[in-house]
Formats: sequence, structure tokens, C-alpha cells
Amino acid sequence: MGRAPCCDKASVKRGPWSPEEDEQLRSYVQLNGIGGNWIALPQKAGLNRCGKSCRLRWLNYLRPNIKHGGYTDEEDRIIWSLYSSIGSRWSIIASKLPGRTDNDVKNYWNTKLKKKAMAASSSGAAFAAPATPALSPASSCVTSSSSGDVRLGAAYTEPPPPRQHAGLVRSDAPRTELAPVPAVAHLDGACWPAAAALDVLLPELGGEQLFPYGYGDFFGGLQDRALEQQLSSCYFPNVAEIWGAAAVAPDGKPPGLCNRLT
DNA sequence: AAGATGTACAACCGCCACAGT
DNA sequence: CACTGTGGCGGTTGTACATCT
Repeated sequence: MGRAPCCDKASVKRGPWSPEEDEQLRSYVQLNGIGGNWIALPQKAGLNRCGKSCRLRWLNYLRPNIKHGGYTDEEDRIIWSLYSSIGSRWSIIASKLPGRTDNDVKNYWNTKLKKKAMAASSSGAAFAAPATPALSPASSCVTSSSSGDVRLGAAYTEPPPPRQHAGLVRSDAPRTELAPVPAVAHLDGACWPAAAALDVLLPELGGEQLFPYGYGDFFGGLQDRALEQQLSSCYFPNVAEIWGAAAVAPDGKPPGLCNRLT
């Protein structure tokens, strides 16, 4: 027997929000806050909506300082770089783009950016918007060996397969909260080149601009450098493979990386 | 002009993790 | 320790609008 739904779908309104509903929710939240319980909020706010629907509406559209559309080249590059490395973990990607929401980034990727990246890839051109100081095409190259022009950002590649939710970075979590450390620690000699990706990828993605609390910030405030490196080798498997392929013999490529986070 | 098709994006769905009891 | 409620997440769907034929 499955769980009871969070609300009675037959009795609550569904579909697009009206301006009146938006205003009702906005004014309630601004006046009273969320109150720590989205499920109870609609009743308190006098809205005939599911709590989850209210939460989504607030987080994605009504919250202050939300940006819609008008993605910059820099944002394109950040999304693409992170997607290539960590896959469809939209909440993490969105958390590095001020004013953007995971839903918005996800939609943007699925409808526009993915096609752009694939088109660039199929044409043989680098997916590279005009260079920016923070992340120019040249600087995002991870040219790693004399034989191979292995470049981060050179072509669209399928991202890692989706992972199960791991609660990596909760948007409301304090910065000191540590991300869970994978149960399988594999920072052995063979895997080490992969871990070094952290030192390259994160600065390429904007360095202190995007990770003002240090690179450990990417992992939710991690302060331990060794743990950061272990995590990086799990969370950036594509980049890890690039580094691994460059650093070891082709048939000595570190196997496995992290298949699971927990 | 009208129907078909494509695109963009808001919203929903179902699952998982976690905290509280 | 098991159970329950809730928040959060990514995948998917629905629909309005634009473009094409």
C-alpha cells in the first residue's frame, strides 16, 4: 500500500496560478514566513492549493531576486560545464547561478542549451560562447598529454548517469554542514589523478566568485582538503576520467570511480 | 486561413532522505 | 528501532504560443 498523497487532489486547485493566488501567497509569506511547514501553509494563507504546489510556486517564481530568461554566455558555460561533470543535479548547478532556480535551469538546458551544445559538438566546434575573463575557452582546456587534446569544454558529451538523491547540498543547510562522505573511499594511487580535477574544475567555473567560502563550499562547507579531493573524484567523474586517462596508461584507467554516493 | 508541428516553460508526479515521534 | 510526515529533488507532462506547410 502506497503512501497517502500530501493533499487531496480532488479538492485542491491545480494548474496555472492566477495573479490573485500569487499575491495571496506572496503577501502571506512576506508577512508570516513559511513557518516551517508548507503542508499547513495553504490553509493558513487561505489558498486552495497543495502545499507542495505553494512551495514550488514560491521557490521558483515568487521568491525575491528570481531571474527568468536572459541567460548570459557565462551562465551557459557554467551550466554546461557542471552538467558535463556532475550530470543532471540541477539544484547544485542552480545554486551556483545567483537568482536561478533548479527548475528554470533544467528547462533551459532541456529546451535550449542541450541542443546548442549538441549542435556545437556535431559541427566539430567547441561549445564556447565568447570568452569571458572567468572562464574563457582557452583557460578551460585541460590539455593533458602530448598525444591527446583532451579539453574540458571542447565538445558535448553525455553526462554521467543520474544518481540517487544524496542530499548533497541542501539550500537551507548551514554552510558548516558537511556533505555525506561516500562510504567507499577509493583515494588510492590509481584514482588520485581523478581527485586532482577539483583543483582545475572549480577555478575554471569561477573560482572565488562562485565558491566564496573556498572549494569546500561546493560540498556544503567541507573544510578538509583530503575529503574535498575524495569527493571531487566522485562528483566529477567525467573530469576525473579525463585526468585519469591523461595520467595513466590507457589500459590502466582507474575503474569504477564512485557509482554511489551513499 | 487553417491545421500540423515545434518550442518554451509552468506545473505535476513519484521517489528518496531526513527529522521527529 | 520502526514508522510517519515533510521537504527536496529530478523526470515528465500539459498547455499556450510560435512557426511552418
